[in-house]
Formats: sequence, structure tokens, C-alpha cells
Amino acid sequence: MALNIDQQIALLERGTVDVISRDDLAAKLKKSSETGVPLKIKAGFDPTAPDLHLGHTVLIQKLKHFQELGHQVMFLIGDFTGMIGDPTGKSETRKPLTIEDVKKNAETYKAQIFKILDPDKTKVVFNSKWLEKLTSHDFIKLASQLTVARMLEREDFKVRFENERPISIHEFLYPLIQGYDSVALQADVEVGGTDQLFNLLMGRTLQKVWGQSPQVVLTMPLLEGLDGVNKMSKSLGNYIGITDSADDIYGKILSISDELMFRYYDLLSDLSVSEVEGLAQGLKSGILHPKEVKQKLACELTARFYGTDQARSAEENFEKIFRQHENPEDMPVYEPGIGDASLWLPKLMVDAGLVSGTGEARRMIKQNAVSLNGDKINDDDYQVKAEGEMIIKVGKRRFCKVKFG
RNA sequence: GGAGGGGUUCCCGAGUGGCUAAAGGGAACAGACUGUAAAUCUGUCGGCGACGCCUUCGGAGGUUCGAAUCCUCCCCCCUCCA
Repeated sequence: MALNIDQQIALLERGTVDVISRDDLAAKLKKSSETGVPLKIKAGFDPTAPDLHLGHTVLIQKLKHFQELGHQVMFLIGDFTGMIGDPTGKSETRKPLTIEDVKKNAETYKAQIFKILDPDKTKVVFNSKWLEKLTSHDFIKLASQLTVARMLEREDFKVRFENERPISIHEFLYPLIQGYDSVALQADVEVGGTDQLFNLLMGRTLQKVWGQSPQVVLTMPLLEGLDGVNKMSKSLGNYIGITDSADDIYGKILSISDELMFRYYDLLSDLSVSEVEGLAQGLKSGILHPKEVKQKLACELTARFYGTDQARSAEENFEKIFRQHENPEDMPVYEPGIGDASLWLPKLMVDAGLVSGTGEARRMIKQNAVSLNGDKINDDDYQVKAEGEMIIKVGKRRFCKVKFG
């Protein structure tokens, strides 16, 4: 890519919340292009959650931009804290991970991130490699670099301190550790979520202490989940996993509210800013229908992980099921063993995995949500004749083909 | 070490002896509507072949005709003072 420095900065700044600082970034980019030495771009990930979702990809997309410009991504897996069982903040105490767990999770990460990133320009590193070697002496020395007052500058700490809510000592350690990672890697740039700003800046501070040129800090906004309110997270269940099936990715994107759609365009799409602007205009003037615009997004993102062919078939499936109310191409097949001549429908639905219990099955039937070969069933005492094959449909999107042997 | 607050159904959160499988909200699911699995409205939302039965309110006992609600012990979380 033959972009000049300004064009490079424009690409890298897109979608960011903070760039600290732009001058540093310009200087580093300039130096890199002069010397031909790629920049080291650091991004840290939690080793406990190897299931990436679109929220993570906001950041990964940014890393990809750097790769497009020829730089080296350091994909840092924070196994050190993971193996200790970081109890930071939240509710349940995390189970410490074993080395095997970490390795396994790392493999999962690789399989997922390389759908976006270029493996040749990505190095996966673990912070236990250097952190384990630190002695308690080193640790205290590290801790001596910062004052409590500085630590309390962090918004989260500040609020808690002012409200007289607890802050554990170890919580002060994590920013230091993360900052030290930047020292160990000699990172030129670190990319993270906006919630990480303080930790990212710590990297700069510590790098200066160690006599290194401070890293440029880029923060990316947190992506809202499917509900449009909370940040996308697995535990909230409002996420689109990048290992979800093509049909699911497509469908889930179509399920986001019209309002949320442009947020996703901004943070996830590869379309240029002006193209997205064009879509917004088209919507406003009524030339484009919201669904059309959303479909375009769904297609793009599905294709990112599955290729255009599968994205197209996901779109066809979706149209088939939800617009024409037809059955999908393929659906789970259930083959009951040889038994009675007839089966109680709710029981059959449970066995076929369509519902969690006969209670739910009865409820669905009463709600007029169950059909057998296209015919609605209203009788929760319905007996199914055990012969041939049939398609049971529950609600709009639960299907199962039952084959009697 | 001392004082106090709290653990309720997926989540938040009412409920201080029967009318409580437990308000309300959220999530989820279903129906209607729709060029969408948007929005909106309505309904469902512990289990069970089911107008009844069984299991739930941190755990174990106890009081009572009857307990999420009262008593005892235990476990866990949190705050303040030191």
C-alpha cells in the first residue's frame, strides 16, 4: 500500500476514541517507513474467553489496518493473571487456568483471529513468559514507580474511592503489570478498549521509566450487544460469536434494531466513511428500506468469516424462513427407535430436542406455535402416527425432521 | 478485634406466618403486525400425560395445623470502626 503518512493516519484513526498522541504516531510511522522496520502493535486478550465475538473484532479490525500498512501485531494473551485466577472486580472467583487450558485457549484464539489477521504478521505471545521471572523484589520496584495519587486518577478507582467503596491492593497491580508488558515487548503502539485507557497509558509511563520510546495508545469504543444497551459480552448473551454459523451471524445482525445498525456499520464495516454516509442518506430520503441496509451489513460481516458464497446462502435461507415462511435447506433430523404405533406430540418434541420439556411443548401448542408438515396443531394431546417422515416446526425458527424407521 | 447490612425463581428486585410457584422490571420465548429474528401490541415464562401432584426463596435442623417469612447452628458476601 502506497499511502502517505497522512493517509495512513486517517486509516488508523478511523473509529478510534483516543489517539495518544497523533504526533507520536506520525513520528513512528515515518521512522518505520524510513528504516523499513515494522512497528510492533500490541493488543492484550483475556485467556479465559477464547470465544471471540464481534465486539472483539472492533479491535482486531484495527490491528488489521496496521497489518495492511505492513506492521507487526503482537497478540498478547494474558495468561499470567489467568493462571493466578484474577479475582478483579466482579462476582465469582475465577478458577485458575492450567497451562494446558491456556494452550488450548490460545489455539482457539488463533483459529479465530486468523479469519481476520494475517498470520505472517502476527505473533502470539504470553505474558507469563516474562512476568513469571519477576521476583517479589522486582514487583515492589515496579510498584514504586507510581504513587497512590496517580493510581487514583483512574476513573474507576477514583469513583470507588470517593464513594468509599473497596479497592483491593492487587487491583493496583494489574495496570502496572499490563504496562510492564509493553516494556517487555517494546511495543510501539497499543490498541485497546476505551475502558482500558488508564492501563494503556501506564504502558507509556513505564516505558519512559525503562528508557523506551513511549507507545502510542489507540482506544476503540466498546460495541453494544444485540440489545443495543449493554456492551457485547458472552455472559450477557447479547453477542454474535465469530464461530457462530453463517445463518446465525446473518440472522442476528438482522435482528439488531434499526437504530443500532449504523453503530455496527461504523465500527465493523469495511465500507468507507462516505459510503456509510450514503446509506444513511438513502434511508433518510426513503430510497432505501432499513431492511435492505441491514441486509447489506449482514452480508458483509457474514462473508468476512464464511466467504461470499455462504453469506449469500445464509441470506437465501433467511428470506425463505422469515419472508416466505418456508423450511430451511437443512434441518436436524431425529430418528426415534422402533416403538409404539403413535407418539404423544409433546413427548416427541422433547425427544427431538425442540423444547426443554413437555410443559414448554404444551405451552407452544397452546400458543399456536407448533405445526406438523405445515399444519398447525392445537391439541396438546395430539398423537403422532409413527410412520414415514414429517417436519415439526416450533415457532418461526425451530425445525426438526422426524424419520420413523 | 468490634458494630452493622445482606444471600429470593435466568438477571435485577419486592415480599416479615396462610390469599405466594412467590409483585414489578429486564432478558428470553410465542402470537399479531411487518419487505427484518427492527419497532409496537398481546401472551407465556420451576417441573410433571397436569384444573391435581412434586420441587424451589444460601445450608442443616426446629417451632407451627401451616414458614421465603419465627427460632437455633453453619456457610458465603459486603460496609463501617479499630
